[in-house]
Amino acid sequence: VYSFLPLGLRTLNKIVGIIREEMNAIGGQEVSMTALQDKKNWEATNRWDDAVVDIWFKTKLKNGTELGLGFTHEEALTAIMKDHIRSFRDLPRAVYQFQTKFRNEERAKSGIMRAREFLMKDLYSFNVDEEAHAKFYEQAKQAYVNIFKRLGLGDMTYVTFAGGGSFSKYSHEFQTLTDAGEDTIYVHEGKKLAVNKEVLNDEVLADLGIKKADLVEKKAVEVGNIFSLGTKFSDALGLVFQDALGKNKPVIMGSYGIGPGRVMGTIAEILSDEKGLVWPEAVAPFTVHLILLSNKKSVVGSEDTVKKVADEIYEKFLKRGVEILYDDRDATAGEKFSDSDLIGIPTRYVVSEKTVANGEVEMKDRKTGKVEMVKISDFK
RNA sequence: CGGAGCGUGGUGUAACGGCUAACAUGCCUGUUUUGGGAACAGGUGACUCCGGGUUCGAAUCCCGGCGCUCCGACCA
Repeated sequence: VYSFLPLGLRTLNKIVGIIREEMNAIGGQEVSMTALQDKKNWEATNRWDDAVVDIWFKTKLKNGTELGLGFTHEEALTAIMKDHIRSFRDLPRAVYQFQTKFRNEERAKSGIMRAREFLMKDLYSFNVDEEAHAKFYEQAKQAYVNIFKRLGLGDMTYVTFAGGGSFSKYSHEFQTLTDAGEDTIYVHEGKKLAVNKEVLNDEVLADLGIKKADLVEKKAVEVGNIFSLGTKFSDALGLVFQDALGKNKPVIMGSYGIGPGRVMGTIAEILSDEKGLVWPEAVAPFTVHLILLSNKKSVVGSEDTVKKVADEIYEKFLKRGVEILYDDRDATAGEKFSDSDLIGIPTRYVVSEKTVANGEVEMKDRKTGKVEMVKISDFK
């Protein structure tokens, strides 16, 4: 398990923010459910037994009542929705949350990419029939494509056909190419899609209209997964609605997950270089890293003009609402540069005696290393 | 679940069964220094994971426990 420290938490929250925007854009409503799970609901779907689900963390109340720490929330939300869905007029619904999941994996690995406690965005859809569900499923798939594009992973992330479990023929995984991943997928560059090794067979190839010869084997990490659930949960828990003719019908459901922590690990894995992290601006903990190199010790109240210039630039960025990290430590230039590279904030500004003498500030791009001089008077 | 390895100052490591457990780094004081992880000097910091055993003597060997890492299997 991992603790997120200040810089890492900012990045995690950026990722959460992007996912939230895209979920809201397809009509998602955010909720927050409890991690403590009621045994009754899970017995109804036959997922309480440790022999069936072997990743449960279970615990007990003082009075002996058994509880589980949720590893997903289909049961919990379906139970809630029974109070809110009566009629076809109550549909469709799409409900999501960012919530801590617990999975007692026999072997956690790869740092934050696979931990026993992790944050997950899980959205669940509720529709009147398969047709309405299929339409929403496509919207959700597109939202996922948008998310990974905004996160800077668009080019190396593939919609991947995977097993649908007992619910449907296929599910769709979003697989990002990296040797740090645990999955093996077969990529079809021309169609910009992939097939998980687990389901690669002649039938799948025929369904997708592709030839095996056009596929290339790659290592990848599963950053998202969307499922059609059919009526498995609504049948088991009795989530029904009355249609226009007054007839009871089970709600058609889907579930859609993304692990923000795993996404964060994937971005770090793919975009870093030998000097450290290289965050895309969309998820960087700060947009700007301002470094003060002063020849004098930064004593409060000193007449250090270089520091004054840096302080003013800092204030100006703050006023404009730019997220800026100001390194005014009394450390050597080399140490500050190294730390800056390591942290990976997209743009670095350096204010020093040398630059101030020319009325300038140095601007350096973390990703390209490109350096430009900017007039101090240009800072608004 | 199968296999392998490891627990020593805050961190990373070293130490044949034998001297006061060493080195680097960090941290603290002072001087000095400031465009790519500075220099010098002084200082701080460890019941060697826990319990037992063998031995004149254990960080080191043996047994048990706890914890961690890695490989594989598993991962609706």
